Amino acid sequence: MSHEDRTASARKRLAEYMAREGKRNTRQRDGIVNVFLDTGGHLTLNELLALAQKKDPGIGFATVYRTMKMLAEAGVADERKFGEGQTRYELSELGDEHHDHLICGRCGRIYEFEDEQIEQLQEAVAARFGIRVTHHRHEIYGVCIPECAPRD
Amino acid sequence: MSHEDRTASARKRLAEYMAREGKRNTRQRDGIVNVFLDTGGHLTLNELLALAQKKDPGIGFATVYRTMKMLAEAGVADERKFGEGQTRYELSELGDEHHDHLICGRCGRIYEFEDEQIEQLQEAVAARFGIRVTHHRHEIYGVCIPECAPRD
DNA sequence: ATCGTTGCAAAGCCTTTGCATTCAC
DNA sequence: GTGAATGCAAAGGCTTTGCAACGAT
Repeated sequence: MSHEDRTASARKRLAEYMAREGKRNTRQRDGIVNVFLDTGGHLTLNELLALAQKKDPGIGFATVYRTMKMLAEAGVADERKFGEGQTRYELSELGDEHHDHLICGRCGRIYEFEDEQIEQLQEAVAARFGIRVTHHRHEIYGVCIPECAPRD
Repeated sequence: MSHEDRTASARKRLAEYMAREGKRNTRQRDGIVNVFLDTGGHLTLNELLALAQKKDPGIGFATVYRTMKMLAEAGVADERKFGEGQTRYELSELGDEHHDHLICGRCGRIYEFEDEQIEQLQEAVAARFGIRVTHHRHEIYGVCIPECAPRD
C-alpha cells in the first residue's frame, strides 16, 4: 500500500471520526494533520510543533498535544515510546498490517520491518506461557552500517 | 542457572566494582541491594523504596535512585522501560544470557522468555537493512489465561 | 448564541541534582 | 579527618489540564 493510499485512508477515517464526535475543523488542526501525514512517521510532539509552526507560527504546544491525542483516539495515529522518554507518533496500522522497528542509535533513523515468522514464533511463546496476546513491541537497536559505521 | 547462583554472582561482581571504584558500604545500600536481589525483578524505584523502608524506615528515595544507578553501572542491574513511564530494574543478564518479556496487562505480571529462533530471525532482519545489532527489546503484551482471563 | 477549540500558564509525574549533614574508612 | 553517601528539597524533562478568550457551526 502506497503512502498516498495510507494517508487518503487516514483522512477518510479521521473525517468520519470527527463528524461522529462533533469535532470541528480548525486552521490549526488542519496544519498539524497535514504535517503529520506528510512526514508520516515517528515524530515527537516538539518536532511536530516545530514543523507546524513553520507554516503557521501561531500554533501552540497544547494544540499539537491535543490534536495528536485525537488522532490516536480516531485510530489514525499510534503512540510509540522508544525508551528515550518521549512519545513519538506514527501513522496508524490499518487492518491486519503490522510492523516493528529498527533504530540506529547513532543517527536516530527509524526503519520499519515486518516478519511473519517472528510473529508466529511470538504466538507460540505466548501459548507456552498461557497468555493471549493483545499486542507487542519489538525494537531492534543497532548501527546503520553504510551510513553510520562505515569503518567500525 | 539458579536464582541463588545469579545473586551470588551479582554480589561478587558488585563487590569488585565497589572495591575498584572506592565505593563505600552503607547500611542503606546493603538494605536496597538485598531487597533488589531477593525479589530480583522488574521493580520500580518506588516499589524498591517501599520494600527497603519496611526494614529500614530511614531510607530515602534519592538513595534508592542512586544505588540502583550504581548497580546498573556495575553491571548488576538492568534498567527497563516498559512504556508506562517508569523505569524498572531487573537482575542483569550475565554473559551471553538474554531474555525478553511477556507482560499481562490485567494483573501486571511479567514473565521472561528466551527464544533462539527469534533471536536469529532478528539478526537476519537487521542484516537485510544493513544494520549491526547492538541490542533489542521485545515485549509481548497480553492476558494470563488461567489467572486473568478464565472466562473471557 | 452555543459549545468546541486554542494558547498560556500552572500542575503532575517521574527523574535528576545541589547542598548541608552524616558516616565509612 | 577526609571524602563519599545520605536525605531533603528544589530543579528538570515531558505530559496533562484549568481557564479565559476565541472561533466554528
